[in-house]
This record gives sequence, C-alpha cells and structure tokens, in this order.
Amino acid sequence: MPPTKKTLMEGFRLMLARFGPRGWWPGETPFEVMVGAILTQNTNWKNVEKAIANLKQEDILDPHAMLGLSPQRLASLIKPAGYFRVKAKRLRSFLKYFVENYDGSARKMAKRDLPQLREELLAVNGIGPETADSILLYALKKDIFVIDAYTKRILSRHGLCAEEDCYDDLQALFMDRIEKDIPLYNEYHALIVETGKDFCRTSPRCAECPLNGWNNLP
DNA sequence: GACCAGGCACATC
DNA sequence: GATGTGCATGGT
Repeated sequence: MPPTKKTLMEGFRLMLARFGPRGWWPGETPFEVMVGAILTQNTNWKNVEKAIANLKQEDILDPHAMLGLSPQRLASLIKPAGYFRVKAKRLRSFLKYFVENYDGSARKMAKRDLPQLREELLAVNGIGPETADSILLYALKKDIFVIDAYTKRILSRHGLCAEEDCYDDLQALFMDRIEKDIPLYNEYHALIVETGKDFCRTSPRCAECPLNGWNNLP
C-alpha cells in the first residue's frame, strides 16, 4: 500500500505540470517566514497576509521589536489571522526562544544542525511538528519534508497511506523514498497544499484533479 | 448561516 | 494512549 519512489515522483510531476512552481514560502525574509508559519496554523493564508501587513505597517516585523510589544498590542495587530490571543502567546514563546538563543538571527540559528533545531522548536509552546518543519525547511533551508492535513487526505484518498498514519509516519513515507533535495521538498509540499485546497476532498477522482490516474486507481 | 482554513495544547476518561 | 474541545477571523 505505501507508494514507491516512482509513484511519489509521478504525483509530483502531475501537480507541477498543472500548477507550475509555487515559489514558496511567500515571505521576504526568514523571520517573516517564521512568523507566517505560526500565524497560518489552521488559518487561511489570506488572513495571515493581513496580519503580517499590520506588522509591517507598524515597522515591527523584527524579533526584538515584536518581543517589546505588550501581548495585548501584539494580539490586536495579528487579529485578522484569527485565534489572536493564543497566537500572540505562541509568537511570544517563539520570539523569546529565538532572541535568547540566537539573538533573533536566522543566520545564527541555521548554523545548528537539523535534529537539534527540530527538538528545540518542538519544545517551544505553540510549535508542533508542522510549524517546526515549515520553519526548518522554508526559513532555514534544512532538509525536512513538511506534512499537513492535505498531505494525509490526498495520500489516503489515493490509497497510498492508512487513515491512522500519524505525522511522523507520513514524513518517513516521503523521506525514506525520495531524494534528499531541499528544493524538491519545498515544491512538493507547496504543490500538495495547492492541490489539497480544491481536490481530493471526498474522492480521488474529482473531474479536474491533477492527480487523476495517480496510483492507477479506477 | 454553515463550512472551511497551510495546528496545537490541554483536559478528561 | 485515545478522544474531545477551545481557540477566532474572514472568504465562499
């Protein structure tokens, strides 16, 4: 039932042919990517953009500056992204970690190796596996494959994973098979999100699904 | 007005 | 260990 490398790469090819390169992550700096990764938890990206625009407007899209805001002020600025109270708290947890350990420098942070960084990030309140891996791959250019709800749904609809598979199972499914290639990891996840927004919601064969025929399902 | 969106922590059994 | 629930805005 788990896919072969060939199957995984065929899925990638199909999605890329449909959508083209997605140019992820949408963000001008590694820090903006980190902030976006927390703000987009269970939230539409359009809403995150509004929140980030507010931070830019105030000229405080900077780890030290953001940490200097009161929690209430921070929450009011990120309001459009939803869950603004919890996310203000989560952002502050991350900012505290980032400033205390790396002086708010993504370049310094990136010098550490992947396993250590992943462990550190997962220890920060409000950062789970998807957020940690998004920061690692898209902000710090580490070789880690990002899994999300779409990934599971798409694989499951196409008979390529079990319904009960967890985050780590699915991550291993990809990383044990496809080349260790950061641009490929980047694009593959982005294409899964693009596909998942409109397809594979209920059946593997919606009329316009770019993955029709994948894994030779009837 | 229901439903969904690029999750996560915490309570409870 | 599995399951349920709160968190909240904005678009369709």
